[in-house]
Amino acid sequence: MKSCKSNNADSGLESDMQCKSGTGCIMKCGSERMESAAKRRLAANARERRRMQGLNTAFDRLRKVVPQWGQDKKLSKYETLQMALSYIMALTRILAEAERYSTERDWINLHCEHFHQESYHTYMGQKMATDSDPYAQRIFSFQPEHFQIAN
DNA sequence: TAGGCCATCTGGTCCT
DNA sequence: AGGACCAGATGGCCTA
Repeated sequence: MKSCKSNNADSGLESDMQCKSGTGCIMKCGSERMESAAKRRLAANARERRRMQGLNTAFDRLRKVVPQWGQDKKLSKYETLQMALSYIMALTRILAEAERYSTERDWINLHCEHFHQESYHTYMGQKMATDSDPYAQRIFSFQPEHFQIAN
């Protein structure tokens, strides 16, 4: 994978080199400097790799809590962010709506009417048959468009 | 084979 | 000075 760019990590370093060891040390000091620059570059690469791995771990954790219908293909990073945005907005709407109703029961009745014992089982039976259904349809009465990727 | 997505390298900038 | 963060470049892998 790797970039085929030439390694110029040491570029610009020679000019500021002040060698105090007299003639013959230029090559030695130069190569030492190059060596040290190369080491620093490698260390920086490793840090960057770890940083990106941490970022990817965070993306994986985000993917786990964000709705994702169809488990066959994981969301890309961009899609994950857009989905998280939509999801948060949808949850915010739910909270705002809940505040409009005086009691929790009123709110639950509003959203969960179709979750009566019988229809619930029928519903779940149907849903289990098709795993491509939006996660959103399983919670309360939200429609898929509420979780479409935001633009 | 083109396009999307990703990992990695790299140099620049900012911060501590 | 060294580390963190960022964006650009590049090449590999996968899918339509």
